[in-house]
Amino acid sequence: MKLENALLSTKFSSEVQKASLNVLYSAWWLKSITSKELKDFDLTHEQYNVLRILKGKYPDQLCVKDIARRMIEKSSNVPRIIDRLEIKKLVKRTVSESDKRETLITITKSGLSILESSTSKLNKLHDCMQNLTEKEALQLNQLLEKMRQKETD
Amino acid sequence: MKLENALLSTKFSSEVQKASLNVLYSAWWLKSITSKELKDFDLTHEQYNVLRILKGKYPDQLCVKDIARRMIEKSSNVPRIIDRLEIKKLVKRTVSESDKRETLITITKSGLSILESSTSKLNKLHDCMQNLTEKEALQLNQLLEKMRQKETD
DNA sequence: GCAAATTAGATGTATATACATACATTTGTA
DNA sequence: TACAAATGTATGTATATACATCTAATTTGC
Repeated sequence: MKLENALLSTKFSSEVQKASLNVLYSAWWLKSITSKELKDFDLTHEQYNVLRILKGKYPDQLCVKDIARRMIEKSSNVPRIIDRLEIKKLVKRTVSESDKRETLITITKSGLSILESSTSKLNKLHDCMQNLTEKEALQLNQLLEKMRQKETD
Repeated sequence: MKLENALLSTKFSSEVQKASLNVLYSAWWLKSITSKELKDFDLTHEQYNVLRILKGKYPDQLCVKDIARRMIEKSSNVPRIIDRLEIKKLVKRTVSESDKRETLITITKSGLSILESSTSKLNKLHDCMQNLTEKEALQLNQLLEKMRQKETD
């Protein structure tokens, strides 16, 4: 869908300004289609993201800070997301021996299993909406990174 | 910043999957830099968005549903955002005469004035981060719209 | 060696998101 | 005209976001 139709507006001061709105709208669109799938697994987007990060290091543990650094949305309140996951027994908390301030998080068997089935469902969705070629996706990645250029690297 | 550095991860199954994460991260990045500016005006991103929509039609009024249709994030709870704006006297509610179910929203002088100063501040920020040329922004817009192609138009 | 500064995580608060439900008004139809 | 269905908005609930503050543990600097 064209942005003009999505926002019922045709007044954009420039392509650059339109691109900002387009990025914001696209992110909302992506989140809303994936959230719908995750709902079947009683997972929120953020909970899924934490499980995915933990699996990336499995069977190693990660402390809260290390998870936070890998989150897409850096302002996420990781301890609280872990609270929900812990209640569902998808992760386990332990106090670090080497530094008792740190809480180490481990993904459980149950967490791994729910992550696997939800990821497979998301991948299927992904295959259905494979509108971009790999080359176009590469170009999109380059343009987004150019947009964020000023960011301190 | 490269996505790899932003997420401390190099494992992406494809450029297409990476593009999804990149769109999500870019949206978070955009929101966080603009929110910082809006804070000086005691406005949230969503409150600013509603004021901008109302100004687009000023001096005409818009009902809640028409505002909701123009929001970037369609799932926004517009009545509640209007609650906050009304408390700050930036908008006014009136019941529609033609259809008493509808609430018509008008932006006040004070609302227009705060929108003007905040927009000017955001534009300045925008000028500073003009990393994309108009041509590149156009290309970015086209790629994002292609990504969302499957959406019912 | 110990106080001050720093760091890690938990917790509190206001608002937003996502979605369900309630309530009033309007519309469509028998 | 009566009444069911649809529509527009408000409200309720759980979780997330954004940010501030608090506590405990560790590091540092004298």
